[in-house]
Amino acid sequence: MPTKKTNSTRERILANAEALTLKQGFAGTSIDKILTATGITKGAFFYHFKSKAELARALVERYWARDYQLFEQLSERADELSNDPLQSMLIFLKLFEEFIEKWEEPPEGCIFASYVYESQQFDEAIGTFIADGFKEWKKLYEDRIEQIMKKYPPQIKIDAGELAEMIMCIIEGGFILSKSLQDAKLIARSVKQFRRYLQLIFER
Amino acid sequence: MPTKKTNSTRERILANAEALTLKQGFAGTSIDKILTATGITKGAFFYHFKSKAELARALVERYWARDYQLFEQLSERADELSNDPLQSMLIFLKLFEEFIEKWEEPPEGCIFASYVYESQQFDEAIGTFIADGFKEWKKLYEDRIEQIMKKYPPQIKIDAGELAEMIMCIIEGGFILSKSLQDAKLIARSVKQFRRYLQLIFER
DNA sequence: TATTTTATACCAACTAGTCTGTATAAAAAA
DNA sequence: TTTTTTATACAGACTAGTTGGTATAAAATA
Repeated sequence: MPTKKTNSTRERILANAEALTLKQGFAGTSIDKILTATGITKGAFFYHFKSKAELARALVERYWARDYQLFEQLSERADELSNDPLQSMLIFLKLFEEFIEKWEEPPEGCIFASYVYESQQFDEAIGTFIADGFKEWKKLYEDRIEQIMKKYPPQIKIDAGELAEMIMCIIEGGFILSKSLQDAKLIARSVKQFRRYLQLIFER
Repeated sequence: MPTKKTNSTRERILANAEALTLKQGFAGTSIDKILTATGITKGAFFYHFKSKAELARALVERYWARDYQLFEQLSERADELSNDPLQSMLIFLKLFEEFIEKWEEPPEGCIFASYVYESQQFDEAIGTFIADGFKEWKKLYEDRIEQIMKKYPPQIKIDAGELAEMIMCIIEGGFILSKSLQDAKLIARSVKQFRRYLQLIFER
């Protein structure tokens, strides 16, 4: 069936393009390299994407969708395991750590981060999309932390937004260090530290 | 004998190449773009660098030297202000936050991080150089934290290496979020959170 | 003058994107 | 049912422009 093949080819292009982009950058990933990796020709590529810029857009959208899905999945599971906002957040972080610890190889990286370091290669819309993604991501953490603060007023002055930014920094920076040092578990260790921080702030 | 003009041209090339690389990636920064930005021609460029790969090497080495120098500078100043390892570390972090808060514009970014997301563009030696840089950087923090631990044995189990990794993640991730969200102060806020964490661990 | 530094012209390989053509299967017409 | 038409999904040659790099000569500078 042509429809099925379309989707699988398109998906294969995206998967290969993402892997290559995380290793060589987007500008450094020529369409020819994607063709070779995927085992197709130009005709196929330009049938599915009208330009390399459109591929760029599809890549970030795909990445964000997957990332968001993972967050929601772990988030729902954490809520299943505890009704308490603090415990649920701690469980959520633990689930995330376990998710990372399963990896044997260092992570390929974050497409958002990759794009940010090549931002001028892309049109403004993509930059906005990424910034909006980061803002939404921040909000997800922020909401959880605010709920904790309502139930467990902290002794020290704490800003939910700043804590949300902190965990995001840890994850994004974790990708970089993990890749460079070839250490698959590094992110999990740093997320664990953040979890400890939350415990010190809120647990009495 | 390198004359004044040599050094200044070479340095101008490096400065422009760094700025361009942080915006477009290294592969996305053609030599022609560097020439235009610097206001020179190919002859001048290839007199100073025998290839683009050599420019890449010079860029990371320069970046690391500057970064290391900054660390030492703030470190020495912090030691001047306090002999106590904990206070000195807290001061060091505060000095770093103030250094960042002075910036009006979001930072251009970290050349190491930029390279990591294009690692396959570079030869192995550069990858090793960056990983070694990260390891040295980690050691600088680790040593400080171990000194604190000796004087102030923490109640909870704490690993100096993990804390060192954490602050590095925060800074590297901070660059990414700061660039994307166009928020110059974001890194300082996240470093402040790390400082609070240290206080919660060691101060009582 | 002798050396260092820069400009100009050029090349071969590679770049994104276009073009024409083709195999196949579904839909329409006979 | 059989034939014709159309839409889908791809192949691969081709183009105009860009890339890193070179050869050589002209300026600066010492």
